[in-house]
Parts: sequence; C-alpha cells; structure tokens
Amino acid sequence: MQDKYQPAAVETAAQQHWDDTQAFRAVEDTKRPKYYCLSMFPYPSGKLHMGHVRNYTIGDVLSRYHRLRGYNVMQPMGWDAFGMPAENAAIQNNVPPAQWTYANIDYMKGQLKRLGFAIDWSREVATCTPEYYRWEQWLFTRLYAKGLIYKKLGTVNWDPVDETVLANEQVIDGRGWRSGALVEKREIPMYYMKITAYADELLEALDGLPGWPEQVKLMQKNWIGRSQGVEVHFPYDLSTVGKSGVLKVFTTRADTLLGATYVAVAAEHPLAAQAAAGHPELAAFIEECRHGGVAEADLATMEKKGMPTGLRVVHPLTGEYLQVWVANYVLMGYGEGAVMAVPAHDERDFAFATKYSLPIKMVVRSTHDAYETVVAPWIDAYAEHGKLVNSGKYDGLRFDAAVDAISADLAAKGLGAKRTQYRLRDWGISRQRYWGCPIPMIHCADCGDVPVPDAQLPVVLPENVEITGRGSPLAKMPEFYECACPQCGKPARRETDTMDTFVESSWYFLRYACADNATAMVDERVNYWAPADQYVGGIEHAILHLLYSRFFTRAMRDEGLVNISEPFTNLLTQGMVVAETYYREQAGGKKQWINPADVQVERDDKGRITAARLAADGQPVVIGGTEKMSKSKNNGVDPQALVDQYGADTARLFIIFAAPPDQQLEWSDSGVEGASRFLRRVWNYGHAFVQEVRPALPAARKLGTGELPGALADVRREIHTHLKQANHDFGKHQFNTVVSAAMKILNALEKAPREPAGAHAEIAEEGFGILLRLLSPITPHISHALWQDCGFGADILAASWPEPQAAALKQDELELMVQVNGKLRGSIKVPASAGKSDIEAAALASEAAQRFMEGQAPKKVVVVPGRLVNIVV
RNA sequence: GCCGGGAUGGCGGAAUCGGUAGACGCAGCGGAUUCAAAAUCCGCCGCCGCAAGGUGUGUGGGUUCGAGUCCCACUCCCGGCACCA
Repeated sequence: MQDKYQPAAVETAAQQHWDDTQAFRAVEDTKRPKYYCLSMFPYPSGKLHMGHVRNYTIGDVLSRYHRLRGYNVMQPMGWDAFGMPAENAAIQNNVPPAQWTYANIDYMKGQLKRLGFAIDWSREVATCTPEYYRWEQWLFTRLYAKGLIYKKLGTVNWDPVDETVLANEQVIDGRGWRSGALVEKREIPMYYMKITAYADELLEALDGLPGWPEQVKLMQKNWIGRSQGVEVHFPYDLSTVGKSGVLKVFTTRADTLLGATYVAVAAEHPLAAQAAAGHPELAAFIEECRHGGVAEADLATMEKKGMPTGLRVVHPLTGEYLQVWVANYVLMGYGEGAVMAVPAHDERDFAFATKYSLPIKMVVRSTHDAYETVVAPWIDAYAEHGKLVNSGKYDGLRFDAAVDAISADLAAKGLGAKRTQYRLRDWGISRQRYWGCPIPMIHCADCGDVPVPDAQLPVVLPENVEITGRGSPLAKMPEFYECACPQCGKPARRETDTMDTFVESSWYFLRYACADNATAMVDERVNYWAPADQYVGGIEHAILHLLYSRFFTRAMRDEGLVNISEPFTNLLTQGMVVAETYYREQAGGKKQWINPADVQVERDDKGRITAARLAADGQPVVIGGTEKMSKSKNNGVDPQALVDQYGADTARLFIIFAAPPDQQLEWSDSGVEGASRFLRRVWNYGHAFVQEVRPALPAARKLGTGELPGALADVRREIHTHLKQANHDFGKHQFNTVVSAAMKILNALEKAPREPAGAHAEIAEEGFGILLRLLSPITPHISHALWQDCGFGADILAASWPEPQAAALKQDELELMVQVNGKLRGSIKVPASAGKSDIEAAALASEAAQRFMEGQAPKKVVVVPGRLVNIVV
C-alpha cells in the first residue's frame, strides 16, 4: 500500500480488475431481483461535458448501491448518434457526419471508461448503425400498415435563400441563422405518428407512476391537455360567403356563447384565402402572417394583429351576423383553425376587441360581485365562472347548467355538440435532413405510397455525401432515391426525408436488453429487464422525450413486442450544471466571454467577492452571474482536465456532494479541492489503520457482547447514527447528505479515543468498514483499494450493504430544549425513560425557565418527546 | 404569453411528520508546525451588540404554544413550449 493517495494508480488498478473479472456484465437471472438502471444516452458531440458526468455519476451511484443490496444490476450505455450537429460539423469542417460521429463515440467512450462507471459495454448501441435503425424502419412499416402512421401537411420554417427547412433554434428573430433571410411558414407533406390515439391512456396511466416526480406528471398532464368542451358550428352567411357551409370552432366556455361578437380564422384558412381574392390589403396581411417562425413561444408573445374579411357567419342560437376576422394568433394546425371570440370574458379576445373597436358583450356576472360591467382595464375576475346575464332564456344559469342547456340546444339544431379535445397533437416525424434514419417509403406514380418490404430493409443511409447546408442532401442523390416500386416494379422514387431523432430515443432502452439480436427488434430478454427500474436524465426532457417513449412502448406492446406499458418505473430528473461567467465588453458592445479558469478573483476580509481580473493581463473583467455551462458563455469546465488532475473519484465525489441530484449544481474549483482533501484523509486513515490499528485487534472480537467505555460507546453510536441517516438518504436519492454522513463518520473515527487499544481497534474496524461501503457507490476506486489493503475482503463488490445496529444506537440520556413562549432559552438533560410529568417538572425547575418566566405561572406546557419543552406563560 | 420549478450565512447546501435554523463542506480569520512556503493539525466564524440580549430562511400578510416547512398575495431567477438534444 502506498503512503500517499495516488488516484491515477488506484483507479487504473481498480478498472483493470473490473475489466479482468467482467464485473459489470449483466446476465438474466430469475433468482435475484433485477435492477435495470438507465441513464439518458448522450449525443456524441465530441467530448463529455459536465452534465454528462453528473448524469452518469448519479446512475452509477444507484447501480453500485443496488448491487451491494443484492440486486442483479444492468447498467447499459449507448449513443443517440443521429442529429443536426453532425451536419453542422460537416459544413464547418468538411468531415462526413458518419466519420465525425464515430470518432466522437470512440473518444467519449474512453472518457466514460476513465470515470469508472459500472457499465455493461456488451450491450452498447449506436442509433446511426443499420443494425439499430433497421428495426426502427421495420416498426415504421408495421405502424403504417396499422394506420398509426399517416401523411398530412405540416407547417415548417422555410429559409427561402438556403432553400431549406430550419429547426426552431435555427430561427433567430425571424431570420435564418446562416442566411439571415426572413423565414416563412411553408406547408409540406409529412408523416405523423398518431400519438393522440393513446392520449387518454397516456394521461390516465400517469396516476400509476408513483416513482415519477409530481412536477413531471403534472407537466405531461397539462401537455396532453384533455378538456371537455363544445364544438360550435357557425353557418356561413350566403350573401357574403357565397356558398353554404359551417365554420367549426371548439370552446371550453360554451356558457359564454351569447357573448361571442366575432370569429377569427387563421391566415391559412380557406375563408381567409377566399376573402383575399380581390382584396389586396387582406392578401398583403395574409402574406405578412406567413413571415416568421412556427415556434409557439414566438406566436404567443408577438403582437396580436388582425383584419376583417368582410365575410360573415351566423350565430347558431341568436341568428345574428358575426364578422369573420383573420388573426395572426389563430393557428391552422390546431383544432379547426378558427376560434369564436368572447371579448368580455377572455383576456386575449378583450385585448384584440379593444384594439380594433369590436363589440364587447358581458354575459357572465362573477359570483364574487367583482364587477358590474366589463370595462377596461382587464381584470382576471372577468374570466371567472358565474351566473349568466344578457343571455335570454339562459339567464341565471351557472357554468355546468349553462353548458348543458346551450349544447343541448345546439345539438337539437344540428349545429354543435359536446366534445373532448386534447392539446396534444400528432407527432410529425419527417425531417428534410440527411443525418437521420431514412423513412422506409417508396412513392410510385401508379401505386401511391408503398412501404419498403421487410426483405429490402434496412434502407441504408449512404455515408459518402456532400453537405452544403442548402436543400436536402438525399434529394440530390439519384443513386439513393431512384428505385423500383415494390408493388408494380416500375421506376419509383424513394422517400428522401429522414426521421426525427426522438424516434431513435423512444425505444433504445428496450433494445439494450437484446442489443445483439440480428433477427428481431427485441426478444424475450426484454421482458426480463424492462421496464427500467430507474431512469436518470435532465429535467429538460420532462415532456417530449418521456412522452414519446411512453407512447412508443405502448405502440410496441400493441404489436406484441413487449408486455409492458410504462418504460420507466422510477424517474430522477437531474438539475443543470452551472458556473460563474466573466466577460469584457468589446468595441461594438459585443461581449467577449472569458473562461473562469483564466480569471483570478479578489475577496474582502469576509470572503466576499469584490473584483475579478484576467490572469493573463491583470486587468478587470465583468462578473456576469452564474449560467448553465455552455460553449457560448465560455464557462464550461472540461471533465477531462478535472480527471487528469484529481482523478475520477474526486470528480464524482464533488459532483455528488455539491448539490442534491435534482437541483442545479454550481461549479466550484475550491469545492473540488475539498473533495480531493477528504479522499486524502480517507486514504491516510486507511494507511494508519493498516499500520497501527489492525495489529491491536483482539483475536476474538468482543464488539456488541460487553460494555464499551463511555467515550467509545459514544463514537460507535455516532457512527451508527450517521449510517442510519445515510441509508435513509440513499432511499430518498439525496446523495449529497450521504457524503456528509461519510465525512462525519471519518471525523468521529479520527477523534475517537485510542484507549483501550483493543476496544478502539474494534470500533475503528467496524466504522471504517462502514465508511468504505458507504462511499463505494460514489468513489468506487479508492473504496476498492482500501477494502483490499485493509483486509476487509478480496473485492468490495462482493460485500453486503451495512445496516445500523439497534444496540449501538441506544441512548441513556437525552437533551431536550427548553422554550419559554416559543423562544429557545436553555436545555435540560433527562433519562431516556423519563415520563411526560417528570420532563415537565425538570423543565419548569430549570434555571433558564425560572429566569424567563419571571415568576409567572405557566398557562400551558407543550412536551415534544425527544425534542423540546415549550412553556407558555 | 402558457405550463412546471426554485429562492436559507461571503458561497454550495442541511434541517425525516409544524418542534434546537445554518449539519457537512468551501471561502475567510487566528494559532501550531516549518529556515520559509506548500501540505497538515487545532480554534473561531449568520447579522447587530462589550455584554445581557435582540434579530434572521426572497417580499407583504395570515394560521399556530411554536412556521424555512401550512394558507393567501406578490417579486425575481431557471426549465419546457412540439424541427437543439
């Protein structure tokens, strides 16, 4: 054993041992409970960032903890390898996406191994390999045959200069990020997955997920957005529209129908197009609505604009004529592309009506008498439910009765009915990009859209391709798209769109169970491992990825591929890693971001930061606040440098100790120093244990059989108290306080009296054995080495998890706090067996109580067992 | 804009069921060791106050013997918003 802690040597040896013994190879075993520990697989962007290290450290802690608890643990890893960054890198550096991706995977895999994660690498998958995506294509054809995938028009961001479709993040202030051109909305045919067919099940099954954070379930519930409402039909006014028909709208506020004063349609709505013919101003407005992106956040925050069409529809109950407006906030892809407007009781309609001087008709009076009439400015009470007024025969009805009566009358006229609506929309999966899974369809002039037959799968993505950032690369490759129709054999055109990368990540966790199967998507092993007992990943995936995965698992269940519905039994959403930012203002007002590693911080005598300077030139820099680690803010800390300098255990320890897993983690170089210092102390204690303590151990252990001297009994109780706390915190996934408990145990061991030597050695042996096992999930390398060197056993992986002993926790005397009128005034010591009246008497007699009661008689005495006594005077 | 979350010393955080606010660590200060430094060890450390004591968990109210924790209203920060992953 080395005198000094040398992390590199310790970690290399431990990792070699795990490799040699194939320690983390997971094999199906029905005799032990299984524990499938899943972490969100990374996009191979180049090198690991701190968010990855945090994610996988949390997963590894859970995996190793459960292993020592006796579970058959499987912890796999793979690569979410398709996506836009590979194409961007190709444009920038002229490297083919495949080559770039595989090189990144190679490098990042080495980094993961260096961090000592207990991963079963035999199950590795990379989604960009035909071995993986062929099954995605295969499933696509099954779901297509079933009608669960269909084609319709969808709206995308179109860059007219680069002639390409842009992702929302590539649209900045309404312009293409590369070309700077004004982005337009464009409708193109796309394939959709019918996730809405599962909307009710996805919603209702949330109640059966006790292992998921409430906030995530709530977000998913709101995202699905099931609402009960009424579909209302407004018949066209023949004299203005020129044809018969109805305008359909959906409303959750049918009680306010009599307050509808106009209707609004989307710019793409057929009525808008009709009105625009021969109405140049309106046509110009509709053209203006086409500019800008499709992101909901932009649409919701932009200025609400509209224009009348001159067309009218008929109110279904009153027969009045209502104006049809075109409004930029009404979306064609949502519902029927039309809304009824009730300005008196809807804030957005109110703002619009006020702006364009449209009539406002109050039809609900708030039950709280919050208002007499609806006048500006808007107050929230206008939108509350209440009794109907100005609504003829419906006057006096409250919400439920009003909706019932109005929907019944609409139904009688054939102009509407109650309906359930969802906010959730079907999932558009077509992408006009190269680096993705090809959609296995062939378009034939005679036969229409024909799925690629099983025998021709996979449709392999060509890897030698030129990426320019203009247009879709596959659509420029005849060798890819020219093919024969599988049905009639005539020349046909292969689909050149690829799939959304969320499709790959919707089923990778099932493929891990049987990644080596070349003849089926999944096999019976999936029913041993799935569902994942624990899923660990970023909160930013709370809705899309997790909802798609829940949907996919059900779709695969209904194909008979798996026998589960929910893919993830427990979910842990980890917080972000943030760090301080520093910058200098440059001439044009542009900020030059400076990496924290290059900055020196000055503090006052209380440790408060007063200034920061660039180390290179000694000149001040501006402190910009803490932000998520990112390239753009140049505040990232390179995990590789950290591991090179301090070792993997220090990196892991700091990350676990600095914050609870679900909260944001603030980077701190001195915190890393502290973690490293603690591990050195652990090592030094282990060294002293071997040298001095071990030789003093009695041949026959007496611990727990006889009386310990009081001071050593206190040390032992303290250790077991901390262990109890640590076990409780492990259960809560609050690993930062597990580290605290480990630190407290080491503090107690170091301060323990050395006499009598035999008794001390026994306490030390028990306590240090507890400490090493507590730390082993977090800092596995040093724990492995010390476990062996200190003679606890050959391999800590074979050890069992420590449990606190009741006898060690026993206490004879308790200290209780004494309060007078709720303020802490002192404390008393009582025997653990003392009854309530004894405690009361002792508290009243105490010096502190006497002093602050000032001779007054107690009105009431509250005794909280084991905690405190509160005397009220 | 809509949905979800967060706020506790100089800093990260702890406080299990409404019961000692600030555990553990970092930074800082004082001391020991050292030729000196690093490392290590010991002590102090919310704020005001010489002390007694007062005060304190984003802000303002409320419930309670007792509130960081429960209730109401607000402020600021963060995540998501369907083509970043």
